[in-house]
Amino acid sequence: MKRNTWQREAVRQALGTSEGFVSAQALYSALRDTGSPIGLATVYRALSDLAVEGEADSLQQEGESLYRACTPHTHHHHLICRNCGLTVEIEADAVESWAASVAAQHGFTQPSHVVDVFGLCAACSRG
Amino acid sequence: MKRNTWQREAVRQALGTSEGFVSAQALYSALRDTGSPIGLATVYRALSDLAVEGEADSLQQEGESLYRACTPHTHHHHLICRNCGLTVEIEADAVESWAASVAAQHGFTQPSHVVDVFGLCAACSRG
DNA sequence: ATCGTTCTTGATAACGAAACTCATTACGGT
DNA sequence: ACCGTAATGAGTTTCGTTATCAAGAACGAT
Repeated sequence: MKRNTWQREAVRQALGTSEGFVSAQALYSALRDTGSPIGLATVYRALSDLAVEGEADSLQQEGESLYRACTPHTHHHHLICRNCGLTVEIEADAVESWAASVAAQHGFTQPSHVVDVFGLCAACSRG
Repeated sequence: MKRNTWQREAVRQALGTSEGFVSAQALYSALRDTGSPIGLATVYRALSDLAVEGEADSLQQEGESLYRACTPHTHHHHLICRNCGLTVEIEADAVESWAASVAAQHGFTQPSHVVDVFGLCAACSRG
């Protein structure tokens, strides 16, 4: 059975108010800074659960997992600023079908894919 | 100045004879199994260098870096078997231009991207 | 070939992210 | 309110990777 605890809700909220992707440890620090007595392991567990349930996106960068709140249960990709972490959700229907067909061409089944675009956002480009 | 040592060459060769992506530690074990007295730190450094120079691709999976030899200095992507690690290099001109245009549409400059397709290869699909 | 400089190596320590442990807490159905 | 059980969290452990630094090796000059 899945239970609703204030800790999970705190993680959900903290994630929702964060700009761009954040690490589990950063989110943990942010929560502790607000006075929350939440534990680090709980933040890891909550983020992992949210990612599995589709309420958060995760990506691996430099050996750590980063998370970001997203529209639940929709498949999409991200355009991420290398400098400030600004993230834009993008749709990529063309890429979806391309990935599926490439996999099929080589006899691969159960295809999934990782597609992320990095760059410098308009603001950081000016800086 | 960059120097040529037998250790770097050993890593290059070991990477070249490996199928699919391998971890630094796996490559280190393979080298030690052949009797080479190479050090772990050296394998990490050599792989990192090869990746920077474009002689190897790297990707992050489950918190560890995996490497694979590839045609030098060409940009391409991979179709990777989740089960056995078999890797196929794929070209994706359509994706290249798509990534560039999406970035431009949102005011992003200096775009780069991560595109990898995972699945089960024909052999593993039968299993 | 020898020297001297400077880069590379490698055993080990240090580091950080994440998983695990398990006694305690507290959610939710009754 | 009670109880079974999932969730919590402080501490510990694991694991991949990087830093340290003395000893060794490669390259250019002689």
